[in-house]
Amino acid sequence: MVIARCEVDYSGRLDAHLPPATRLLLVKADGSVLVHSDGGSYKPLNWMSPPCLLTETPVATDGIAAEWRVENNAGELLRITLLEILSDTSVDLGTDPGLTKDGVELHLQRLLAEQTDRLGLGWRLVRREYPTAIGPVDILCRQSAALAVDAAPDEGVPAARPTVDDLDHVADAVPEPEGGAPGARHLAVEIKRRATIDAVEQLTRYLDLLNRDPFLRPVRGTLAAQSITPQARTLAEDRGIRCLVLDYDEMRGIDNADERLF
Amino acid sequence: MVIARCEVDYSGRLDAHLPPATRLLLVKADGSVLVHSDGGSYKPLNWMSPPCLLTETPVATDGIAAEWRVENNAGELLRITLLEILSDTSVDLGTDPGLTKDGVELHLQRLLAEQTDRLGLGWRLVRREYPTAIGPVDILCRQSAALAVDAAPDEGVPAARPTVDDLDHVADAVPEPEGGAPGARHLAVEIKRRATIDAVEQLTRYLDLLNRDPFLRPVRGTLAAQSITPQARTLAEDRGIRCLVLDYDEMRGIDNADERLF
DNA sequence: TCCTCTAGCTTGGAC
DNA sequence: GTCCAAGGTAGAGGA
Repeated sequence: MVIARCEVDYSGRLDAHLPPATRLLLVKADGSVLVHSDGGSYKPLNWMSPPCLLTETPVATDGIAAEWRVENNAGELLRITLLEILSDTSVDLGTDPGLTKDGVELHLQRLLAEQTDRLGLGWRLVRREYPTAIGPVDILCRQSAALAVDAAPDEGVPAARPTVDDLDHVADAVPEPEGGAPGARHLAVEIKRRATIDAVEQLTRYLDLLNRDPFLRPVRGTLAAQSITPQARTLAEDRGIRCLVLDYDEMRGIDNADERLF
Repeated sequence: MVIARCEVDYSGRLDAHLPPATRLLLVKADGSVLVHSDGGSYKPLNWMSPPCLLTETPVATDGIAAEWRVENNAGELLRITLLEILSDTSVDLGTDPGLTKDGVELHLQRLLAEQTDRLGLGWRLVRREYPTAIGPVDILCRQSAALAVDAAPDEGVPAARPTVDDLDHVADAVPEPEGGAPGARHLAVEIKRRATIDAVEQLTRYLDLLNRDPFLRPVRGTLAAQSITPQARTLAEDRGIRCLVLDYDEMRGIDNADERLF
């Protein structure tokens, strides 16, 4: 960990230059180097990721304390000219036990898989991460037309909860395809924390593919997210894809309430 | 800049926890905090970006040296429990003169705009960053059918240079749309360093839009990149989008050669 | 402000 | 290895 007035040049995926200034140079145990200024973001001004090799060449030239060359095996080079070293400390931190995370897309997926009534009446989970040739669909649900009508009164779903138009799901008269499972329809759900146009494109690709399968079609799509950009919503609705805004806290609360009940 | 055995909890967009271990804590001038371990990448294990507020509450409890709370106005909280402080230094670095970069997508765009013969015979630059309702198209070119045929022998283009099939561009008999500029066609070019499926979707959206303009259509598409993933290539070709692999060094070399000639 | 797109993205997982 | 998808993506730039 060095604080020094320095000049930095990176040459690799692009070329970048830092004029002389006082900066913090972090050399990690694996030889990787970070060049930080006293502001900006968590991203260094310049860096070299491991695996890489740091070589120090002391320089006799006036006004230059030393020169570091940090290279990796892809031919990228970070050259640091140390003009004046203000501080140089070294500590052994040991290996870190690591970070545990909670609350990302996966958690939303699990919750929604347990709360399929949010998707409309009569939908039952087929599986999460339903595999296709172009990747897994987050959630695939199935609805038997007969079941849906019968089941609706018994579902015990609070009328206010579902955000999409249930009646539309139930009442739509979709012709049965030949070869398809009689009376069955499917729903592919794409889940995002923030849904942008990309999410709509992704779901569209899945729907195109799934609707080629006579045992699945007709397959509808729902885009479920904590937030949906207006453009994504417009594109989705233009393609007949439903939008469902998820309230993470509410879903988690219901999940906890369920746990308390059983 | 503190080195300490510490425990860290982040609560905000997700929840994350770091068990007790010795780590480097960087507090920048703007109050932002980075928690680094002695390895991994340039990304901290945990952090809080500016603008945020750091408050330190000294704790009398045995085995706890202090507690930091770093909050931002979005309600995110980073809580750091300092169990043992091994080092605590402070330096004023001043403001950084900043980083200069060169060689990213913008540079590829400029070079290709000067070397439109790589796109096929007869294409002339209309403009870079051609504005549309859904964002700027990297490069838009124009080809007068008459000009293209007349101009071909005079272009002085080395036969080996263009990577796409020129004859295809010139010889295709595309019917003139009513209301379109007579004899003109356009080419929309999407440039990427690495082209994935996303790039194809992006270009497809542009093409859909541009082809609604009677003064532009017919508009073709070319995906130009230093590398193109196989899936992107397949999807692009399936949609009639040409793929062009760019050699950055070669393009830069030709650029330099041009400079030497004039 | 929101939304878009780029990034030396990084990183993890599947194949 | 290559490719895809997610990220507390961050950050710049334009409407």
